[in-house]
Parts: sequence; structure tokens; C-alpha cells
Amino acid sequence: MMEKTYQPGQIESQWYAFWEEQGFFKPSQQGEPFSIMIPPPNVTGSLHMGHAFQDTIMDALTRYYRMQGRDTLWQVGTDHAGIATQMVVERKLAAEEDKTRHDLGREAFLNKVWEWKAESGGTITRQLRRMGASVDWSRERFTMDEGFYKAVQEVFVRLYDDKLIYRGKRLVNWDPKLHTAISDLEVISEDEKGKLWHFRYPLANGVKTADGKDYLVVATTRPETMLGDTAVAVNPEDDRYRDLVGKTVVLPVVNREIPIIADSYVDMEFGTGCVKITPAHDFNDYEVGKRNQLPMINIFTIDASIRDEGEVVNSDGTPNLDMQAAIPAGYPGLDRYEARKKIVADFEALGYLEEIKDHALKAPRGDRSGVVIEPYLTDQWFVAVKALAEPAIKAVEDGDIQFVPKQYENMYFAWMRDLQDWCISRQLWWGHRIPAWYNDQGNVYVARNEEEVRSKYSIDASVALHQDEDVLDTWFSSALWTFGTLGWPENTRELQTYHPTSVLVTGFDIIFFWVARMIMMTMHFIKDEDGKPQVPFKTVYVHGLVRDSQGAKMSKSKGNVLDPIDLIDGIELEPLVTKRTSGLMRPQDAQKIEKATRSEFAEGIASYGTDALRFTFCSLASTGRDIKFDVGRIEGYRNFCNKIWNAARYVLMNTEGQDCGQNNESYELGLAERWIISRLQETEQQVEKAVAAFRFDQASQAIYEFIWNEYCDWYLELSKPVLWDDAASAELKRGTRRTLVRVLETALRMAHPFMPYITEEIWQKVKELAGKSGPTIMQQPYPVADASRIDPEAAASIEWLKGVILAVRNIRGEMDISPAKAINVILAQGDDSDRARLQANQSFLMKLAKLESIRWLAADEEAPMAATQLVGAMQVLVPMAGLIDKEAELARLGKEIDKLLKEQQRLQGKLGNESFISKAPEAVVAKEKEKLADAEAALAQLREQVSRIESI
RNA sequence: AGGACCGUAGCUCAGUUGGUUAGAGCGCCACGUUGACAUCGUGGAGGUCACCAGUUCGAAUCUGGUCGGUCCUACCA
Repeated sequence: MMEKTYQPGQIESQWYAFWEEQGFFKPSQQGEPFSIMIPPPNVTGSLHMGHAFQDTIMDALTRYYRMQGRDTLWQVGTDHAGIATQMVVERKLAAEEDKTRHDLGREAFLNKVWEWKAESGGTITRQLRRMGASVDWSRERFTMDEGFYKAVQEVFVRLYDDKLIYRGKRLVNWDPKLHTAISDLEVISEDEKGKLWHFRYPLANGVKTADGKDYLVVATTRPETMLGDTAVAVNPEDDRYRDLVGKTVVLPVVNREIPIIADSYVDMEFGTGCVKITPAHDFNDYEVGKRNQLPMINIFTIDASIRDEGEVVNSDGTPNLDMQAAIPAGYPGLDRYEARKKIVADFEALGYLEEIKDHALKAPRGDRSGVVIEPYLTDQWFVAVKALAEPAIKAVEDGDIQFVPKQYENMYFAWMRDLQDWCISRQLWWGHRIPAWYNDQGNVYVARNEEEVRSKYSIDASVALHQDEDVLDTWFSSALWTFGTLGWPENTRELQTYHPTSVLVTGFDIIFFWVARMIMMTMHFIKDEDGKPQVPFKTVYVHGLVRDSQGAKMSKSKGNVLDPIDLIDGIELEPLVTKRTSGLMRPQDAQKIEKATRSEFAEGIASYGTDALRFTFCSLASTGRDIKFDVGRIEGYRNFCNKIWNAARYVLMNTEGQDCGQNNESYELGLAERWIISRLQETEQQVEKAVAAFRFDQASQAIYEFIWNEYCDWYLELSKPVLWDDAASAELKRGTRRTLVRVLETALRMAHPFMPYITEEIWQKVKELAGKSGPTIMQQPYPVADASRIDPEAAASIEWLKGVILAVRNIRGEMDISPAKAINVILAQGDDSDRARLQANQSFLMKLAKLESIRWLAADEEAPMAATQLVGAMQVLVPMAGLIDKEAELARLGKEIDKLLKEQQRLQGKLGNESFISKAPEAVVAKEKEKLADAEAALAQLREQVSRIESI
């Protein structure tokens, strides 16, 4: 016997373990392959709403295609997440042992990270199981497992040998806190208020400007970088300065003579039209420097404080040993911001500070450290992306890869067509160490390991080699995800079978980080037998961000994060407050967060269960837009689960231990059965169409409406008069029981990809009654619509029935007739088909509308005093025998008449329009005419009623 | 600066190729525990589809513009 109410906790605990133990998640190795790669979450992270959303969609797809008989692989794994993980462990180390990673040394520190991974690495996979994710755990991978080491080395070495990876001294984004280079993508620019300082640079050798001044004025937002200036640039078209090009200025404070150059980069309209050029500390200046062969002077240490002496580098990146770049006394060792103050003060003292203006600027900050990023000259490894990008662009242009929704393709193209070389080296310890070795002269050798280096480059064992200290950008290894997980560089059966993968499900925020790079890497390394590059996936389904109910991004610092597990299990208010207010970056926010939490979740969060959460995500997944997560929504779907639960209880009560035609006994299907079966086929068609279009909202809505509004609201009610009628035939009763249980069983299969637990739980109870067998619903065939069972006649008949019932209920409601009171109904003005339908549906009508009697108005009979409703042209009369509230009924009729009058007017206007008649398609005109006729007929009837009532 | 997306009921959102009386869920109001379900049932109220102009016989839907919001990309020192 089933519990009276749906309790997700009880039913969700067992099934997952059963599925996993039985190996149901593994590919069947039969049928057409279908494969999805999970975007690997951070191995030490925990599940957030974005994951939960994404995993729901992937699991729905996986279960759907698995049930359709496809050979389905959902590949699971985790990412080592270089910077993020290293930072966590460093913070732990600082908090617990007051040590830095340098105190431990590389090897000991890495051991700590591996320990941390072992300790916390199970969290996210445990949570993934809670979500019901049907991933193949036997194939779980990690981006730093042995196979990935192999794949990463292979890719690096081959790209290097193909000249697609190179090393060089370049200006890169440097994080002065983390002491590593980062890629362009890891730099977030933020609006900040700053200043624009205007400095005078005196002209050397007595030269004067056209207007007689002996100095130029340059403006800068970064005064301290002037220590590294190597030129002043003006626009070549600028008449004001044309004669000064080739002359020099003397850099104040440092007293270095630097040239005035002409470069079209300079905007004549902005500021004074003179720009200080600091090639080593500004990306634009770097380009100017390269064009004009300016030396570059690095003035910063890795902390972005001032060096003892500038490091001079030629514009091609080679060391410049000829030029000295002394740094004035008082500056070395100063932090960049202290240096800025001192420079400004020194300029002021020298009388060279022209003015200071407020200036809105975009500060580049590291996405992990939050500090201002410094353009910095260092030796780094790069991927030359141009050659890789071309086929990757073409694949999307040609439709080999399709984005859903399509608009993301533009975003992809825009980025790919303006791609800069990718800086892949990171000065971290946690990650894939770069497979490059150096001898004492600094010559570089790239191979899979030291042994191979020696043989490849014929280096004697006596020559000392040391490996590059740097590791690779995390995204370098994740770019290999689709093929690395399938055993590449070996040409495995899995690689042949499941690659290219079917669909990638991901957020738009990592299209550049991950999706684009996967496409480039995959197409370069994975080829068909005929040599054609393989794409990593055929479709990219891009979903939106999960936001809070107000539309704000969920973040720890705002204290508005919802934990999917809390929505599943529920959480009391106090622990929720504690959870949201602990470990804040800014503890002063705690009070505000606590207040907001207490008001939004006064009762804590109820336990809604995984199925309700998943169904909520599906219903919100419309067109790749961001979704605002409202707890009211999940409550509604928890109620839906309860509805299914209770429908199943009803079905079991009426079928268990009884004959439901399991053994092909003869049975009869009545109108109601034909109707619900017909509606089921239509729903199956809708769901199929929706899933094919990745419209999970439409799929879930179709299922919801079918189960609640058709099956529960109507069919279960329609089954009662039959099952409880002693006079009904055994065949009809059997047909009803059979339909009850089979439609339920089919609906469960239809819903299973979206709500796996409750469907499995109930399916196990009804499968035999429905004539099915098997260990799990997971392996049952997905319902396929049978168009021949779509039954327009049954549908019309039941729609008629519903119309009459609704009319009676409406009268009851409006006339305030107790639902408990059985009433008499008279039908009038009907045609033959109405008469046939009453005949067919009379017993339903009696029971569902709670009638005392129903009959047709006789031909010569005058209609009694009654409340009236129309069903098509037919009148439904509820005689009120003196009890009628005259005013109420007149008001009710008046409302109806007003509505019809408006409709009539609209239609008459339309049909009176010559050009509508002549230009609109005939079918449309005919339809409008029919509508007008219906409206006018109804109007006439209602008016007749009004005059009758008024005449009392 | 360029681009994308969005603006529909109190809230969250659907609305296919232009032809609906513009829908759903939640919330709201009224009534109701009849033998699946009060995590329920029945009925009801609630919309100038942001605004303006255009195309069209016909616009929530197509075009242009205005206003408001979100986001991305690139930035001028």
C-alpha cells in the first residue's frame, strides 16, 4: 500500500544505488550511439544551482535517448581547476599552519593538494548522484589522471612540433598577487573612478613647440609607469607637433632623453594629442613600441613594486644589454600605488604637474584574485591560434556544429575572428607541468619526457637538463575533454563509437573559455578515416544563468545562494542563516543577509525532493534565457508529484488484484477510454517535438497538463461511474481498469527522463498490472505516439461532455447552489449530434455534474424559469422554480451578452470590410463568418432568456 | 563605441510560418472535506501585449524609431 502523501525523501534514497549497482548507466553497446560529456566541475567544489540545472537537462536527454534504445554514454569527470584549487589549499595552509606554499616546497605542497582532493573530491560526485544523474561512473575521469597526462603531453608536443606552440617574452596579463600570467579571458574589466594626470615633459636641446612652449603635455592614468617611458608619440597628421617628430624630450625625475615619434595610434582629438609610450606596461604602447622599434623598460617586480633597476628589452623580446635604465633613488621597492603618489609629488615639486582631472576608467582585475592586473613582460608559452581558429569557424558556418539558441553563433564568430594568441603557461604548481626542458644555456627542448628529449635532440646524459617550472592553463587540458576521456591518443573503440559527441550542454559564460577551445583542439587532433577533422559535438545547447527570485546573480557575498541540496532535503531557518552568513568576505554584510533570509524563508525551506527540483528546472528552461528561481515554482511541482502519487494510489486501489486485461481477456473501450488514449498520443507527439527542439519547458508542460488536467481531472473522474456502476458490463469495467493502469504506466515512462525517482517508484508497482516486465523503468521503451489511436470523434464527444459539465458548474457557482445538492437540468435547442452525445454520456453527466435528472425540452414545451448557459448552440437550463435570484441571473446574462455584443461588433466590422473579404484567404473569411453566426445565435438565445426572466 | 537579448495578468513566464475571445503556474477572492489527493476540488476577478510611427484586409507577432532593463565585446593615453 502506498503512503497517503508523497514523501520524496523516502523514495529517492534507494533507487539511485540500485540503478548504479545494476550497471544501468553503462552504454548498452547496441544501437545508434548518443553521447554527452559532462562539463567537468571543479573536483573540490560543490554543486550549485547552475550545475543542478545543467545536470537536469543532460540527464533528461540521456534518459530520453537511452529509453529510445540508443547506445547512450554520459561521460562524467572532474576538473583539477588549477588556480581555484591551488588558492583554496594555500588559504587552508595559511589558516591552519600559517605557512605559504614556498615554505613547503613544490613537492610537499602538491601532496597537500592531492590530500585535499582526496578529502573533498567526493562532495560533488555525491551531489551529482543526489540529482539522479545517470552518468557512467565506471568511466569517471579527472583532468589530471594518468590518461590525461598522456593526452596533454601528446597535444603539447605535437603542437610545438607543428610550430603552433611557441615560447617568448611578451607582454601578458600578470596577476601581482598570484604571481602568474593569466589569459585575456581571466581579466574582468570594472568601472572605477580614477584620475587623469597631465604632466609636462620638457623638450630637449631648446626645441620649442609651434606655440612657443618648451615642453609637451602628456596625460596618464598610470603616472608610475613613466619610469618606463621610452617615447612620446603624436599623430603623424597633427600639424601642432609635426616639426617635433624626431626631436626628444627629457623625461623628468629619471632624466632620460626619449624620442618624439609619430604613430597613427594617437588620437589628435583626445587630450593634448601627445601620448607617453611605455611599451613594457601597456598593451597599446607595446604595439606602438614594436612598430617603432622602441626599447621596452620593465620597472616592476612580480609584486608590481618598483625594481632596483629597469630591465631593458628590445622590441623583438631579446635582452638589450646596451641601454641602462636606472631608477631614481627613493623609488625601488615602492608598491605601484606608493610610487604613483611619489611620482605625482615629484612632478608637482618640479612644476611639471599641469593638472589633475577626474576620469572614469575600466580597471582590469583578475577574476580569481580581484587585484588590478598588470601588463607585464615575461617569458611565456603561447598557442598560435590563427590556424586552429579557421576550421573551427568554418565548422559553425557550415552547420557541422549548431548552437541552440542560434544567436550564440554570432558571439562565437565575433570572438573567434579576432582571436589573440593564447597564453597557456601559468606560474603555479597545481596543474599539468609543461613538457619542456632547458639546458644551462637556456635552450629549450620539448618532448614527452626527459628521456625522449635526450634521444629526440641527441643530448648526452652528461648535460644537465631541468624541466620548465610552469604548468598549463586549466583550460588547456579541458579543451581535450571530449576525446581525452575516450582514451585518446589511443584509437579506442569508445573514441570510434562515441565521438563526435551528440550535444554539449553548457552556459554561455564559458563559450570562449571552453567551447571554442574544444572545437579548435578537437578538430586539429581528431580526424575521420578520410582525414576530415571531427567536431567535438554536433550541437551546443546553451542555457542561461540561474539567478535568485529578484533576478540577481547568486553569490556567496550577496548571501542569496540557494543550495540545490537544501531544496531537495529542506533546511531549517537557523542552519540556513548560519550557512549564508558564515565565511563571508565582508562580515559586515552578515546582518543584512540574515534579515533578508529571515524574511524570505521565515519557515526555512521545505523538502521538495529531486524530482520536483528537476521538473522545475525543465519548466524554466525555455530559450536559453537566464532563469529567476522562485521557490513558489518548485512547490507547485512538488504538488504535481503528489498529484501523480495520489493518482497512482487511486489506480492501484481500483486495479490491484483485479483483472485489467493483462492476459488479453476481452475488454471494451468506452468513449472516455478512447478519448484519454487519444490525448495521450497527442501528448507523446508534443513531447517528442519539444525534446528534439531542446524545449524542455514545452515537454514538461505537455506532461504536466496531460497528467493533471486530462488524466487526473477528467479521466479518473470518468472512470468512477463505470467502476462503481453495478450495471456496467465486465468488458467495459475491464477496459476501464486496463486503460487506467496502462495510461498511467505510459505517462510514467513519458515523464521518467524528467522525474526519474517517483516514476520508477510507481512504475515498479504498476508494471505487472500494465502487462510489463523488466527490472527498471530506465530500460523501458520511451512512448511513441500511434497516430491511428488519435480519435477525433471520441475527443469531440468528451469535449461536449466537459462543456455541459462546466456550464452546470458555472451556474452552480454563480447562482450559489450548494455542490452537495443534486439538480435537474433541461437541454434545449440541440441538434441530432447533441442528442447522440447526451445519449452516449448521460451516466457521466449525471455523476460528474451531480444531477438529479436531465432531459430534453419537448417540442411544444415552454422553457421554465431557469438559469442558462450555452454549449455551442445548445442551451443548458437549470430550472430555478421560483428560487431564482432575478437580479443575479439578469446580471449574469447581461455579462454574457456584453461579451457577445463586443464579439459581434468586431466580426461585423471585419466582414464589412471589402478588402478583408477580397484579400484574406477564403478559409479565414469562412471561419469569421461562422463565428459571427454562432455569436448571433447565442445572442438571440440569451436575449430570449432575458425577456423571459424580466417578464416574471 | 559596437553588438546581443529582453519589456505580455500582482509575481515568474509561454505565445510556432501575422488570422486566439491573448494563455499557464503561483498569488488573490468566494465556496467546498463526495470513498486518490486540502501538497486538494469547484467557480471567479485580473492584461491599452513599454511607447510612437510604418507595412498589411488584419500586428503581442514583421520593419524603423523612442524609452527602460540585462548582458557581452572593445576601449583614448
